[in-house]
Amino acid sequence: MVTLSRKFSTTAIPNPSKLLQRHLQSTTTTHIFIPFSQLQQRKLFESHLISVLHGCTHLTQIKQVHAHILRKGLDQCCYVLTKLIRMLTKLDVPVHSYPRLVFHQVKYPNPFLWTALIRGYATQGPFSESVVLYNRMRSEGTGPVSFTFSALFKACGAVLDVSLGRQVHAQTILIGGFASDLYVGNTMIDMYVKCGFLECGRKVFDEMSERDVVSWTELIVAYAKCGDMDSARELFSGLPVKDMVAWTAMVTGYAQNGRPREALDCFQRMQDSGVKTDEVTIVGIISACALLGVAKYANWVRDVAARYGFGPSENVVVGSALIDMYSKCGSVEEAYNIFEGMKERNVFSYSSMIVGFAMHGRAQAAMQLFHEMLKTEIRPNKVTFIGVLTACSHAGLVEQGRQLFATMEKCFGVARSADHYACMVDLLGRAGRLEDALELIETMPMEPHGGVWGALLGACRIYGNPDIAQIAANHLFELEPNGIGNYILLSNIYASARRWDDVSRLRILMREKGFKKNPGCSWVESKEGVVHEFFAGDMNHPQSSEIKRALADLLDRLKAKGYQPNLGSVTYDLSDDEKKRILMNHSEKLALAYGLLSSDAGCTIKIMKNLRICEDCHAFMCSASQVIGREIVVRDNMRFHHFSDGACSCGNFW
DNA sequence: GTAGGGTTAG
Repeated sequence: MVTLSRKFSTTAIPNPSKLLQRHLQSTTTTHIFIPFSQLQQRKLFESHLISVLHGCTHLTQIKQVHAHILRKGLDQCCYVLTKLIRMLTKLDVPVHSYPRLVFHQVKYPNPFLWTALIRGYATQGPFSESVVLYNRMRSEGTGPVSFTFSALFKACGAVLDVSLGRQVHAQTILIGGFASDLYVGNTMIDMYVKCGFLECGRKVFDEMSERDVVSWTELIVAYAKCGDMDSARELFSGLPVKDMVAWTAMVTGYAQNGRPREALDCFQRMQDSGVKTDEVTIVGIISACALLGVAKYANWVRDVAARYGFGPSENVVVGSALIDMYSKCGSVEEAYNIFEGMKERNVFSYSSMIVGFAMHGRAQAAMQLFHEMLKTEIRPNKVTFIGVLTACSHAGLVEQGRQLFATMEKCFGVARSADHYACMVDLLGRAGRLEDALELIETMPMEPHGGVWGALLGACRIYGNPDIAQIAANHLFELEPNGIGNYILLSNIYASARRWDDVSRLRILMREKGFKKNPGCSWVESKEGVVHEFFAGDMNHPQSSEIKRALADLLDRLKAKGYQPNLGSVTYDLSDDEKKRILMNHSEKLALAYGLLSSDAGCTIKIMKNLRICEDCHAFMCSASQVIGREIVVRDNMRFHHFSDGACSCGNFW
């Protein structure tokens, strides 16, 4: 662990006369005896060099300016050399090479030159070197400036070392009151927040004598990141001057916390207040629309982005967000159009597209794109592998999935996480290899999380295995004590196995815990773009009698084609007639009937649902797609099902 | 010198 030198923790003030002497030497070594008028000229020349350096975009340019600096005898001029080092590190020249060399050629570096180097390490790492340099700077009698502390906080934030951060904090107070400096305060807030000590960041904020919009925004983002949008909103409302970045932080915060309507409201207010919009704001509202999953909003936001000049071909981040949004709004084709039209692609664009294909059951397309990606210089990351493993899983490609899982670390340098194990459990489980899946969990090198056991429980539902289900569920009850879905899933598995005693035992347990079943809800967009919502057994819709009639007609036609209600999907021990009635009242069937009434012939009917689609509704949709000759897309809480011509894209695995 | 962005499995 790196610490600040102990001897500076209390008595840190160096000998001033020595410091002054060094300072004079270091800033004016080459022209200390130059007459005043020439000195003025020299200063002008130095300023000129600074602006030239500022405009440099390539290393070769900087080298030319450096050669010029040396020719003019400014090899000891800290002012110019500081800028030189800053530009070098800005261009990602490794700080240990050229910048460090420049630094070592100066006999008496001033605090700014030291800080340029410290900052270089704070940006590139190794971060501990920043502290080592700081200690050396102090031991050589040079006092810090406010920039020095900003750089040190940056380094502490990068290594998430709050104890070191606290030592630096103490130094800002001990040495000349740096703690009251605005920038020092801001970087300190950032450091505490990055290290996960939000309250400490808040305390710094509360105690700052001067704050600016950056201080506020840092905290707003921190609250949003930990899901506390109420505190974020409260701070934001007290922010005197709200700029584009602060507004965007709010919009994005709502989107990241799954509150799309508030994100869009916030965007509206942002526009009303006359603040500009840039591509970052656009990305925020795109993710909000992805959460809504409604085509109308998807097209609206795409137009907004285009109006501001941030289309998918101009900006790779906007493009990747649009790919994700269209996938989540049910249009994987549109997502692929975006992908194809992008000038620049990166691992996000590829991964979003691969995940999109996987979500829609297009396993072959996902695998093909993965192999196309491998031909480029873009390397897959952990999310890419989640995408391809999920694709394999949904298509039953067990061997391909196992191969990828086996080689991801060795061949692609992507470490296997618990999430990847969850994908493998899902893969084996869906293929019916429940024991293999259980064995894989038992040999995991890390603790299995809820996703891993959840995948096994899901597989037990497909294959009706209440015994392994019980093992998985027991782990889940411990890991996710408030996860009502796990109780319901286990109860359904028991019900399918007609173990009614276990069903009622669980039901009592759930009642004791105060759980209430989340009501099933589906929604469908009418051709006017209005979203209609249906709950199970819901007869509140103005056209409810027409809906009921349409559903009864459809049922008759399906029965004629051989559809039989799947009574096992009802988890109550009721009469068969009662079960049939309950099944016909499932919200997605009501939504389908309304979709039929309210859309043009030939159009795809898109339904969204808050829970997982049940087996009976799945079979119903399959059959309906054939009888009515139309594609039906259902997005449940897990994935997309494309029903067409009597079959589903999920291949009956979900 | 400081603040806001895209992909994640049951």
